[in-house]
Amino acid sequence: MSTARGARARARTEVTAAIKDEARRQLAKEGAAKLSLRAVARELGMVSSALYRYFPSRDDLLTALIIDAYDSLGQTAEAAHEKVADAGPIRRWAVVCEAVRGWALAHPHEYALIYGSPVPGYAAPDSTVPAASRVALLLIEIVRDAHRGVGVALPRLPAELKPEARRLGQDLAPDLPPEVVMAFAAAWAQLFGLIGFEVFGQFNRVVEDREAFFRHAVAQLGHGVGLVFPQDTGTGGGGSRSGS
Amino acid sequence: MSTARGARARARTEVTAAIKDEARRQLAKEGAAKLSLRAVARELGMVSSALYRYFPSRDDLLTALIIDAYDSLGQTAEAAHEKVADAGPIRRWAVVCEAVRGWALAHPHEYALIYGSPVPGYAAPDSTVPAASRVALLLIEIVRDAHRGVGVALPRLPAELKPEARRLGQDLAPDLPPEVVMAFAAAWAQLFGLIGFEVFGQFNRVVEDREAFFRHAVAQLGHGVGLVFPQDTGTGGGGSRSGS
DNA sequence: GTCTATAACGAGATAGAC
DNA sequence: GTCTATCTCGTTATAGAC
Repeated sequence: MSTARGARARARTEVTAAIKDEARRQLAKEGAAKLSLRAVARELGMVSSALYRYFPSRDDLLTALIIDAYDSLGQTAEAAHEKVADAGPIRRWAVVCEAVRGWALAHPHEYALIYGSPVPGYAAPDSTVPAASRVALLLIEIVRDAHRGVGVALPRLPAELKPEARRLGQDLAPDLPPEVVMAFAAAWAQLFGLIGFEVFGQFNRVVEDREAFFRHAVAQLGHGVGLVFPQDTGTGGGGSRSGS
Repeated sequence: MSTARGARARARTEVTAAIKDEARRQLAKEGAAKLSLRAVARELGMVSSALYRYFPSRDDLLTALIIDAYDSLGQTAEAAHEKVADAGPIRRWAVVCEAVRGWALAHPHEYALIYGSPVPGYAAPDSTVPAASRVALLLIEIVRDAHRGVGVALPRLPAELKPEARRLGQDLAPDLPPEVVMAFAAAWAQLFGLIGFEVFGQFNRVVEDREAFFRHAVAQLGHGVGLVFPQDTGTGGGGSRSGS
């Protein structure tokens, strides 16, 4: 990305961007399953064979769109986080979750591309993993901060899950106790359950004030991973809820 | 559906079933977006216009598949529940959630049809609502049982959510306190977050022992809606996992 | 009445020759 | 890079078989 690069290179990135823009437009109209190189080319006034100089196949174009979507989401979440970097973990958790929701609602088709049904006949390559991990890594960083020093009581892990938690913790956050790692993995999936239900219309005629609902649900999710208030006044009994 | 119905009626239901079976096969291979009446007819050795005697349009066929999927899932969940109808709410909650997961893993394409990305250009009509509600109604019935008599302490609802909870509770479970209703709505979405992540491959290379993970996560979900143990009697060892 | 088949429409995708 | 011939699709009108 040097500032002084040739006109060729600049033209290439411009065309690449135009292709992806048009592909995203088609994604919105017809869905990922019907994404067709030919249609993209036609809309751009190019010929389909010319597209292959930019993307070797339809699947590669799809992969690029997927990585872009993950990165766009990740960047949105990270930017939102930076604005409250000095706040406590609870607030940062809420802000990041709400940023993820906001992005999903603003980009429902790209959300469907990365968190919706798999595209028939397409398998995402490993090259999507780093971008796909950004939100999870950001969230677990917040959880790590929350657990630094203070040991929050979470429900004990069943023995069968201990090895799983250790394995997962090694990659993710070696300093976190296994029950926090597992609770985080669950919260991660559950966060996207909440968002997916909203984006995909499952809350239609069920939950109306979705913003308030999400705020509340996400706070509870945070409790589940040990994000409790140092002095928890207002919101009632937070973290460990299991005493009969 | 009288037992003594004419050959006409029998033939009609048989052809209808054959059409839906073939359509489901196409669903698995190409996805809902590419479901085509002509391809279904071709595969059945019929002519496309003949299909219109059974389904007035492609969207109506899709609607029938969606309702069938919801009903299949609902029936699976209800059947699993009946087998443990005498157990405590915690065990019943776990059994139903695991039945839902089992169905989803056994029918990933139908799961994608009802809980995945929306089909472009298709809007589900109201006639899908009853079938779509079965699992939620079953789950909230368990929560109601758990809360009968005993008042479990859940985090207080923020004031902004009170009206929402009351409105939702009126349809769903008028005897439940609003914070339980809201917690349940969240748990409902989160359950499908867990299942969706597994079915759609988001847990690949992340969570390996998914059965144990799900069991644990679902127990935590239950805690979130107030399913805590007095003493869990249930038949199997499904129960007490909430220490501290 | 109930069904299937033929034919056609307008729109769009696709493959291959040039 | 262009053009054309041949596919697909959803849907309808119509005619005839049972």
